[in-house]
Amino acid sequence: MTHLEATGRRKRGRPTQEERERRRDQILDAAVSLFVAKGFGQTSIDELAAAARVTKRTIYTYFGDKAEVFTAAVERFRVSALAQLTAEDESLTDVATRLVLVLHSDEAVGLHRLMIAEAPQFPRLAERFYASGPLGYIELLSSLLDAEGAPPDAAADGRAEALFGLLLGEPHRRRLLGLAPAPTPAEARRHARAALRLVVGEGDGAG
Amino acid sequence: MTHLEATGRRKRGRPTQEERERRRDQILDAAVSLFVAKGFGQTSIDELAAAARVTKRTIYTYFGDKAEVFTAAVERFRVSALAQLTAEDESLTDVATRLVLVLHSDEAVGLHRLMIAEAPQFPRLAERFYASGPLGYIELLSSLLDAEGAPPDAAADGRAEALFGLLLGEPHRRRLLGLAPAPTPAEARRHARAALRLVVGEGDGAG
DNA sequence: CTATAATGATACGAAGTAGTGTCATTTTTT
DNA sequence: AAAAAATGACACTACTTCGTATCATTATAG
Repeated sequence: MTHLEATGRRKRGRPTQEERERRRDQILDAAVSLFVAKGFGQTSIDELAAAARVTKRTIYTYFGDKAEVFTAAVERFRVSALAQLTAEDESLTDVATRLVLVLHSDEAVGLHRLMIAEAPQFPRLAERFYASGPLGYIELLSSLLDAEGAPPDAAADGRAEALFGLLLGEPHRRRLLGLAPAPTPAEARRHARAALRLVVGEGDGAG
Repeated sequence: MTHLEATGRRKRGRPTQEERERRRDQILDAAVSLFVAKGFGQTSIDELAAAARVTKRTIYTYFGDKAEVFTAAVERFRVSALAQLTAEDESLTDVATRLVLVLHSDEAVGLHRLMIAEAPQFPRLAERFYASGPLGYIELLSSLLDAEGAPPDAAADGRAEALFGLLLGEPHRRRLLGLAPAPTPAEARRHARAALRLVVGEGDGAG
């Protein structure tokens, strides 16, 4: 609608509320991409500005700080992943498969790696990340396991945690180290079923 | 033996072979400590020199490069951990418990985190790290599981990998994110037994 | 219409850092 | 005894980077 949209020239002037949000996302998109590719410390604000097609000045008006760009990027991913999680209602196998796929995606692995790398610098963010990431998924699995009518083990509390650990497992570690590509849907499903077999036993025909 | 050893003054002059090794270790000790505490990028050579009680010049004669200091530190840990691994002969429960303890130690977790953080910059090192770290442990577990006379599952190949993943599990992830202290020996043992129970079944009285 | 917020462009300051050069000094090596 | 190797001390260069300042320009808000 703005009369310069078709041209390559970028307009300057007071932006509308919607444009501000778009621009914010634009900056964070570039930030995630660069941080994941090169790391937080190795990414300069100038690079980020160039990648986001924005000037450095703009970044500092949106985020006061380089660290704040980082926390904002992680926070955005965090809340979006949480929202995506809580609005689901499938079978256990399906949920497990989807979890494997999502958690091994480039974005999730990249941010996970980033969070591990920068955890000493951002301890509070690391806490939030873990609480609404892994912990949230474990709680979901736990409720699903209860609903599935699991045998009343003495160590029933740790089963969801073990299941989550199995769903990630070594493939996820290899991904964190950059040693493997993301799994295909078929591989993810196979992996999920193997993990479930180990935790809930042989019979789970809900696939 | 050197005639200035008692005084605080450090000598200068051509060092003996043994002294060179000691000094090299001294530098790498400081490097590991600093890298783990502050990260690779956030540690300057000057800091490292001060911490190792050595001048910057010396660091550059031993290692030509800052990156080479990093690879040397990881390599030293890598081979020492591998040597420590291959010279053992215990019961499955004992090995699992020791694995839990070792892999959750400050040094192991710190280097693991460091390796994840810098993997994009040092891909070949990451490969070696994984091959002689996790992969080595998995092979060890696999041979022990075979010796233990495991049921001839169709998915017998993945059991050692699953066991290893369970031995680390969420506690290890929390450690990577700086959210938990190292486990006590009792906790490690309990964790190891729970993991074994899940993988090899109920009966494992070898504790 | 008027005031205002935001941006592009660009330069700049301050600080930190990797890596090198120099040189005297001391100890090992031969 | 003489040569060589290595170190401490320290300055120094070249470069990068964060964050700020300036200022004209333009579109939105009221």
